[in-house]
Amino acid sequence: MARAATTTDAFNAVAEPRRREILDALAGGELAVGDLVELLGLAQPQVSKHLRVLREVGLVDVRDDGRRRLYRVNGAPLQAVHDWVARYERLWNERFDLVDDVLGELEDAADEAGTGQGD
Amino acid sequence: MARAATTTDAFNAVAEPRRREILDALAGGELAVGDLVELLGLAQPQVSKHLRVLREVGLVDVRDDGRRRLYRVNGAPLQAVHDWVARYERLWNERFDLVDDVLGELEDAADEAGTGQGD
DNA sequence: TTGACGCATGCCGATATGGGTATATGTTTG
DNA sequence: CAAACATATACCCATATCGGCATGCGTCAA
Repeated sequence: MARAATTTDAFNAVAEPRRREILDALAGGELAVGDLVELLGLAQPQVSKHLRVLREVGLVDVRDDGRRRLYRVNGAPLQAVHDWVARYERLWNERFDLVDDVLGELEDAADEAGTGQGD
Repeated sequence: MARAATTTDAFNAVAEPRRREILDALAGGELAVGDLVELLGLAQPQVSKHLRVLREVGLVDVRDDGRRRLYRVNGAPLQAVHDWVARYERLWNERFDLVDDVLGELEDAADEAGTGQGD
């Protein structure tokens, strides 16, 4: 019991800056490992490792091309992240006064416990 | 040089499931540590530690209330996450045809010269 | 003041992470 | 066939994480 494996979900995979860079690079389209190595200035093994993590969580797909492997982004797993974060969007997008309102919705969605505990 | 400190940014802070749970709980409004302990069924020290991480990245604010400490969500740091993830929204929200198109071009280019884009 | 309560911190242990270097595997070329 | 190239793995190391337990510190109550 140390920590939640980083290869568990998109949240963890994306927590790594390098991995985000890789995804950003791949956002332009398929790229081979070597291309990423050049683009990001990382060592080849490191890139391969990060790509592996991204694969484990399904954030990238691979395609064999001769002796190269072309990686491509698959944003699907990011939907979960987006979905979760979106719930807090109002907290920075609108006035804080509305927070209470949103909270009401969230609570309502969660369950009807609705006992004025907070406050 | 092990890993990017988890207390670095919202991405890392939110990568922890427990921390997300805490934020979700706090979404209902201010809560004291003890409340979170009960709600999440975690040990008090663990909750305090997670709260600390969340504080480090500014995801929660604290308020002293007697011998209790009331925590409250501050979604601002999540904007960066939302912002980054949003860039990939179309990858799951829309058709992949556009992407395929781009990929086709890249493949073609790669097949000929090998690259030269990026940067 | 003493004691109970609420929370933060310190310390320990197990684990997994990320980088570095060397090397194995697979592919294309000569 | 061998040699060169592209990528994946293995192994080692330093580090930071997370959980569990004990304890310190501040606050309220009697």
